[in-house]
Amino acid sequence: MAKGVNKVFLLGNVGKDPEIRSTAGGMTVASFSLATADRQKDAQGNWADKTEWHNIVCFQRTAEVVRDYVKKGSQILIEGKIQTRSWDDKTSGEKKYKTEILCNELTLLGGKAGGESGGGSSSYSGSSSRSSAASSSGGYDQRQPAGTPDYGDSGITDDDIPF
Amino acid sequence: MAKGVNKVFLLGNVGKDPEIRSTAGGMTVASFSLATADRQKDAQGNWADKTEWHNIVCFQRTAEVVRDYVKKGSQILIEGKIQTRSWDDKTSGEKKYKTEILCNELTLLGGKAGGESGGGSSSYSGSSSRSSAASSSGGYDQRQPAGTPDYGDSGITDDDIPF
Amino acid sequence: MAKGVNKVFLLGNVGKDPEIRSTAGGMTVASFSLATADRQKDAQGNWADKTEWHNIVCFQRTAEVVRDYVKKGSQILIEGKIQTRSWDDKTSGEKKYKTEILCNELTLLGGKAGGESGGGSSSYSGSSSRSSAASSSGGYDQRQPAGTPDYGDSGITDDDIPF
Amino acid sequence: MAKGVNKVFLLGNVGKDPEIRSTAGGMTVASFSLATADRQKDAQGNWADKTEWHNIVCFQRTAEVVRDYVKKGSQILIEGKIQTRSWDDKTSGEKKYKTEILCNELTLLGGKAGGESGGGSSSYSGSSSRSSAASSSGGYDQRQPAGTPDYGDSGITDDDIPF
DNA sequence: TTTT
DNA sequence: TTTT
Repeated sequence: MAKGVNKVFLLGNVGKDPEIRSTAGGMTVASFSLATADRQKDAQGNWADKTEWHNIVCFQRTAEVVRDYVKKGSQILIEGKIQTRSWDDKTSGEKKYKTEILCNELTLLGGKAGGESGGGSSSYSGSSSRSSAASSSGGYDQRQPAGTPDYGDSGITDDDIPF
Repeated sequence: MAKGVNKVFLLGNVGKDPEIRSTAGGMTVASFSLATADRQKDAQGNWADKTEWHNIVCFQRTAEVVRDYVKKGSQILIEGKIQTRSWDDKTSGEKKYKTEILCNELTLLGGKAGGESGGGSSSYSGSSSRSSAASSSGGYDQRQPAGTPDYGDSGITDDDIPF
Repeated sequence: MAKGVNKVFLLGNVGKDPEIRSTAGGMTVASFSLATADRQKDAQGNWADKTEWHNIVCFQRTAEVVRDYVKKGSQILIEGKIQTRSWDDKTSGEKKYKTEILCNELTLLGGKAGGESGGGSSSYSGSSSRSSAASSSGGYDQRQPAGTPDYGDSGITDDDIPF
Repeated sequence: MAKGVNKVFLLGNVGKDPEIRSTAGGMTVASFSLATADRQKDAQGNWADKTEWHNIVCFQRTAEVVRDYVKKGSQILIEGKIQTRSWDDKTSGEKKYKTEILCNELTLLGGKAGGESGGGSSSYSGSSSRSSAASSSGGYDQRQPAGTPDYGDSGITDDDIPF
């Protein structure tokens, strides 16, 4: 029995072609950045577009859908949860933080590079219950250049991940 | 006309008494950390509670409600949007990021320190349209040009924030 | 201070061209049906598409956007709230119920007839706070005291509405 | 691959003790009404509380949680999907409609009769993927007095239900 | 880094 | 009554 709610909905466009990799245990992981656009007033009181970038991480079947259908420019709708990982930077010794959206469900919309779905949409959910998309991804690394834990050498396998 | 969707729902407990400050323009700003609990399997395959901490920022009327009713331990439901601010760290020269939830609506639940609401609940929204929580933040510096995020003269530093 | 949460997200396709009318007070009201598709197992255990139809009602500026951009087939994302109206049927004397989604925000997606927005998307919110879509509906009679729901002088009757 | 989104969040109080029953196949089903309160302006322009009632249906494990912990007055948070069933009324021959919320997840809050959870909260999800909570509940009846299909005599068993 |  |  989980307690609490941690739920995110994002509709936007993918910034670059997703990065796909596999864990030692053979699980597919996809990560990409998603831009959500918002109109808001700037300092001068004029309406201006503002883009917010989000780090999205998908696992398993959802990751495979990303691999097969999501490209730079794709318009998608994401449902997921917020997770912030932290680590001590090797060089500076400082605490660093990275906030990511662990994606539970992904719906392809008819964006610029939205793959085969034409003008329609398709939803996928690689896993299920509210908490299940949350991997024990304390050691999961998206694009940290160095000094961070990584599935590859951390001994984490698919068995460590609760879905 | 905004484009895109950036929406967050969080239900959890407040980690410390909120920090309240005013902008130069006189707008009230409240910030606090919120813990959302999730049950998930740990490395040994046992179900374990996992707590995720979120940085919440409220403006205007919602901030005043926080000031008056929200305390350490309060159980609340938040609706808001994700925003990541970045700045170059003065000392290390490194790019730093901080992700916050800009709160549009806040519902007090009957938690430990949930104020006067008894067993019931009360919702507040200090501002209105999807983008307005951010747009009304004219006095809240979202893109700190240099150094560290500015928490004004309230004595708030990054050390006060759990990530 | 409202209490409680009543929030709906729907992504689907519009079944017919929307019906547009004006209240006595001059407020624009738009109503249409929206189909959301879902895959689920049928009685034989095979996956089959299942379509759920929803009655959507928009007010003010959102209604004007519907009038100008939404057509039969349009793919849209709706945020709104559930409302069930009831009345005593004149003929049978029975209590009747109709559940509608009062739309706060509408995002046009790139569906078949999605108007001028091409492959992108645009969001509109005619009103703002959680409760305001309903509260701004001063001219829209939510609790019809007798007879049938009142669609004013627009010629709209229950027969025009699919349930 | 499902298409579309049909998602509902409700926070409110339970109107009466839930009705619990079992299908022929032994699946537990719980149904109850949930009141969500909203402040909105009335015809005179004064703010007034308005209560919206929702028909909630839970299945399997979520239904068992309802049976064990949810009572009249309980404050709960629901995540689910909208479903409207229709049938021809035996007596009048008229088409009738009933809209229900099929609950995927339920979080107990610290309301009046919120069970053992004290000031905290507990979430349960009896089933998982976006579409899975949707049973083939075309024949499901919550409290129809007569003339409606019913699991009991309709030959529907758990095998007919996709989760 | 996306999109209109 | 939509859509793929």
